[in-house]
Amino acid sequence: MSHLDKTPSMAPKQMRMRSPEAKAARREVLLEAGRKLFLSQNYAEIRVQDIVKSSGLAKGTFYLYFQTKEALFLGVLLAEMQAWVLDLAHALEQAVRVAPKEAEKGTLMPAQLAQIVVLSLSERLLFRRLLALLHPVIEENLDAETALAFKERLASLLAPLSGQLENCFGDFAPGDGLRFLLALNALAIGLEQMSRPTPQMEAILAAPHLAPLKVNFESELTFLLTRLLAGWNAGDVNNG
Amino acid sequence: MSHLDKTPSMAPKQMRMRSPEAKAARREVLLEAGRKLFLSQNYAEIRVQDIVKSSGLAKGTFYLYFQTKEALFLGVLLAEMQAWVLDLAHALEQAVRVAPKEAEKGTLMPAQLAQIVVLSLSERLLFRRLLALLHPVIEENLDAETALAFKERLASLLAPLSGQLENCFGDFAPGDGLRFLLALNALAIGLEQMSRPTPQMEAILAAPHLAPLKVNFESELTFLLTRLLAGWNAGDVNNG
Amino acid sequence: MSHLDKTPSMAPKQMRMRSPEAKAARREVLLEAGRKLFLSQNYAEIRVQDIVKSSGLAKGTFYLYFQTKEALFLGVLLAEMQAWVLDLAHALEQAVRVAPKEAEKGTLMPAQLAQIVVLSLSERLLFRRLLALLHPVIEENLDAETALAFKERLASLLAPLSGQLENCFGDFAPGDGLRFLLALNALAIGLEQMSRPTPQMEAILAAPHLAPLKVNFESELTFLLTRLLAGWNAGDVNNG
Amino acid sequence: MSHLDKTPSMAPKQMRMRSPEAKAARREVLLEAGRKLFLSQNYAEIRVQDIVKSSGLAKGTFYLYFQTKEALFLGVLLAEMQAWVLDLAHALEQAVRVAPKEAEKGTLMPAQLAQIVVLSLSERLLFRRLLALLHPVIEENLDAETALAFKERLASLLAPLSGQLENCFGDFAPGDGLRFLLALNALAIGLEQMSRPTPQMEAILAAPHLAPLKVNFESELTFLLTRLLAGWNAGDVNNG
DNA sequence: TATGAATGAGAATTCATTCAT
DNA sequence: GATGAATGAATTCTCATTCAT
Repeated sequence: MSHLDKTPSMAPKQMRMRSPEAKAARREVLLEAGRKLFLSQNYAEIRVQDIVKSSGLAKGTFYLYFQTKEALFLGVLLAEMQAWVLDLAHALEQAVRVAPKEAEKGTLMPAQLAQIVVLSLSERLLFRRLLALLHPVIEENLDAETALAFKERLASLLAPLSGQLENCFGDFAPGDGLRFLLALNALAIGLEQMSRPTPQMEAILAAPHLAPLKVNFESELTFLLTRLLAGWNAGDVNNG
Repeated sequence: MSHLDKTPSMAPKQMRMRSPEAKAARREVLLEAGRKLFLSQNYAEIRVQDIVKSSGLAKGTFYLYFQTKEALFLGVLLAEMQAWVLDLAHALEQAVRVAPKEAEKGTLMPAQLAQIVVLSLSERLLFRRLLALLHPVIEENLDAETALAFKERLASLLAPLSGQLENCFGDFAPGDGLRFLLALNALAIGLEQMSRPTPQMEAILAAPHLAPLKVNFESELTFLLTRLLAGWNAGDVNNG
Repeated sequence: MSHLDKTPSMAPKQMRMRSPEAKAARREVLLEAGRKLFLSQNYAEIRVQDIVKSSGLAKGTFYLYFQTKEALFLGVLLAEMQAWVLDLAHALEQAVRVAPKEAEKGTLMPAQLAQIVVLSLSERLLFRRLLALLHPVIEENLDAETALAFKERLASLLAPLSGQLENCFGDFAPGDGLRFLLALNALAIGLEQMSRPTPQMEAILAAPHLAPLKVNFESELTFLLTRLLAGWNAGDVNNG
Repeated sequence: MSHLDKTPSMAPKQMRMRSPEAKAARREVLLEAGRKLFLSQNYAEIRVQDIVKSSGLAKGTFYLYFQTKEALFLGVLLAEMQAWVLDLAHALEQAVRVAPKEAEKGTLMPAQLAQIVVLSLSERLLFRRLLALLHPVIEENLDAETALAFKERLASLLAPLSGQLENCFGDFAPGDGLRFLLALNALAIGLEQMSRPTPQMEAILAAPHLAPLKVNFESELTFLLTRLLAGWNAGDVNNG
């Protein structure tokens, strides 16, 4: 009779999460499941069903912790971003501490700053892929409250980093830190997409005459950030 | 069986397009319908059904001219890109002709080149949106042959433009024209996504404290391209 | 995206079947709907949509209970077969009890056995039609596990009946019971197809000169089984 | 441009078939294409498009020679049947000529007749598969005229063979030849289906405990025909 | 006659989300 | 809080047949 009928059997009920800590822990379990799944599949291939299965929870429980599937991945993105911001802030601090001799006000050269930034992103594949999904997919399906909370969180995360950047790089005026971060976001999104072809495209781009269309995320981002920073104040010169 | 109890409909049958020209014309009708629809909806919302309805053709006829929905939009993108390349090439030619006094070999300043490029994109909203869709959506669903043909077409379209750019901008070495175009692609993709929020996001970003997260495609691209070009050869200096 | 602008319908939601009994009952509701529909239409004409509509359930609910449309009809077939096996076993038992004088070990004559078998099938039109569909249609679209479960179920259903047949008919050696059942299956499939012409064919076969091509399921099966049983051990004679 | 558009190119026009011979030849080309395709695929997988492609003709041309796809396969079946009838008639003639000593009126034993019949079918796989398709598929989609023509042709093909059978087998009374052929048809249809499992089913039936459910067409048909013929007149005895 | 462009019905299945238990 | 059964919208592409050329 086993497979002639499909009816699923009962699963053991999970403990009730009463304390805030316990709830946060369960939320983290779901985030981690989403993270894990996203490492081996496309976003569109991941089903809520898979996430809960991988978490050992029930479908309904998912919606006790996240409003939608997108809200979960927004959570993953936020955590990744926070980690990245921390990383980058730390790396910047280190770099400035090491290099204060070059200038009175500890300042980095374009290539140095670019390198630090690229390094902070180079191992964060999950973050980059999620970033490229943020606008076209994730933000598409968010309730107003979650969206607002996200943007505020984002702003509060980027503000100190922006300030730090402005201190690290001599050509940055107030506001330029954030502007740089937004440019970085744009470049990361675009380069991430361009540098991650489908297997089919990869095969096609292997042909010598098409190879120039291939893009390497790290090297290209390094190149572009370096130039961008080097010319950061050039506009004034040309316009003036 | 299903095919057999079919009652012929009363809808007016369309003309048979037998000559290559007539077929190309009909293909163009479908492309145009896709273009029109894409102007007022998201890609995901557009159904093949809508395209054929808008063309006055039958569903099956669509598949006589395109393998998939994605193939049609690839066609639209290609046409848009061709038009853009022509535009830009022409604008560059004009600009160089006007500005030959500055240098023997007519050369543009970073801000000039940036402005020309941004101008060529600023009215091409369709092109920009399609570009942002190319990697995550369109290329995802293409057969190998179409994908190859597309990339080759792309390469052949970009090659002369790359050369022209190398002639227009003094700091460009051989190969830099294409590199610049790929960077432009990355920036355009990223900025396009960031600058086109959902209505909901738009409302949220209207709050003063979140306004800095807003991005304007043209002004930001102008800013970034100008700096990028200004610093184009900076890397060598810093690394040397 | 499509999933998100979904407006909940006003249709009455069905009760949640949480206990195994309740689930089995709902499964039976779907089986019964399939049965009913199959009585008045061809298999190919039946849509899952019709089955759920007739059950008052939603489309997705169907797939909670059956993997595919074929799996449902396999379930119907299995139930029919079980009922038939029971019927036949019972009829054989009755017949043997009545006729013990003829032989010490109660044994049936070919015509008697044939008649009992044909009788058991004669009112089971649904079963016969499904049997004729099993190989060309139903088994075509089954996952491996369901297929295996089905065959094992089949084997376990036929084994005791085979044994009983071997006891009922003097000429049957061990193994002949199953062999007879498989022959019966072949004959039933073939005769069922031949005896159920389309209305068009029926009209054509009404012509006197074509009438001999008409086949009556019961009479022909009776005739053939009787002869087959009568000659069951003949092979040995001829070969010997 | 090659694969970015799908538009097919012109093919050279075929010669017009004016003479009846030429038309018959083209008809035969189509039949042969259908035959060839059917050898390597399921009926349902064969598209008219494939048949014409394999014939080097255009789609429309197909419908100049056959009313429907089914009509073509009916044609194939008819040709196969004619060949089979010829084969069998010839084999019977041979057998009777060789064996006249046994009986005054040259007569075959059940096992002999069975063997001859099975032999005539054993290499005719195409014929057997088509036979099993005749009722459920082919006859389903025939216009009245074609259906009538088919049945008359069938009757005229079987009539002489029936007579011949009645002469070859002592127990056959007038009418029994056709009756036997119809029984043979039923058995062939059923056994053909049962003996040709899907690859999946084949794997499943490889398990020792399920092996008894496997059926071998030739051996089983031989067994059954032999017994059937041996008991052919038994009914009278039992009923009398 | 031959061609091949045009037609359009047709249906199974998935899966995010809800909500009765 | 947790569960998982129920919901139902949503959409591509195929392919036999027709018929204008």
